[in-house]
Amino acid sequence: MSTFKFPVINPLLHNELRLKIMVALDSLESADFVYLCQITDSTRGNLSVQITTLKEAGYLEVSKSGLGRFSHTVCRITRKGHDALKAYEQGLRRMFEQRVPDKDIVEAKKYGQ
Amino acid sequence: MSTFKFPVINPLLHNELRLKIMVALDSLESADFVYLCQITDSTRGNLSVQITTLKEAGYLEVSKSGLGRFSHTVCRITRKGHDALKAYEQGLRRMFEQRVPDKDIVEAKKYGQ
DNA sequence: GTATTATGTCTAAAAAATAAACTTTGCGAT
DNA sequence: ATCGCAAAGTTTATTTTTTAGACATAATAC
Repeated sequence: MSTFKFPVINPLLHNELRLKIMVALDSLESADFVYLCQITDSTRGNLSVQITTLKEAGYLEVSKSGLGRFSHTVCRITRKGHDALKAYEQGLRRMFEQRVPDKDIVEAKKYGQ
Repeated sequence: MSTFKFPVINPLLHNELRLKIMVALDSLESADFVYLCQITDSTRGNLSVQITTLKEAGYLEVSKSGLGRFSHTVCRITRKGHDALKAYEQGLRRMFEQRVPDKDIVEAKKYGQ
């Protein structure tokens, strides 16, 4: 039997907006909601949902102050988030370098030795 | 105004199964349905749908012979598909290298010269 | 004090992913 | 020969995810 396997892809990071958020925060001390909205070119609704998703995964630390017009939300990446991002990056790099074995080879292994 | 932009991510390729199919076919002359099903570790239903999606995008060439038990489906990547895959790879590489400008800098640009 | 605007959240609609049920037909046992 | 089983795909229905638009809140301008 073949031992071939594709790299594992973290589904939480395999989403355009969530990836942008993480990449941005990984290169900045912190960023607020409004700025993230600008640079990711997303709607506020979508951004809000994805920040919550990432926070619940433990990838982000979110601090909110105020309410209404004066509210301010600041995000920061966590160690866990940073590590997950690096692992995701490595997984994709390996994916792109992947050389998939020929069917013959796999089948040979299947019955072979 | 800031000129900062994240790379564009091709949504057709930004899906785990479709990406696996493309990576596999990019490193093989061709592969049949059954083999793709094995190496991608997917269900036949999902694989069928995604192959059709990629074919309709012009990324794959699919030849089918027979019907029922004796049917045989062989896939091959097209030039267009190969190019799209490389572009996707480059986009992601740039994404990971991305250094997002500070808000201050962006705002400075916003009003600055 | 009323209107307006900025910052977020909630929720409903659209899109996508996935798997389960179905179809077709060759092959083997009886 | 025929009955049932299995293999190869496809279709469709369900679930999940993504997305955006309506809503809420409160500060500021008038």
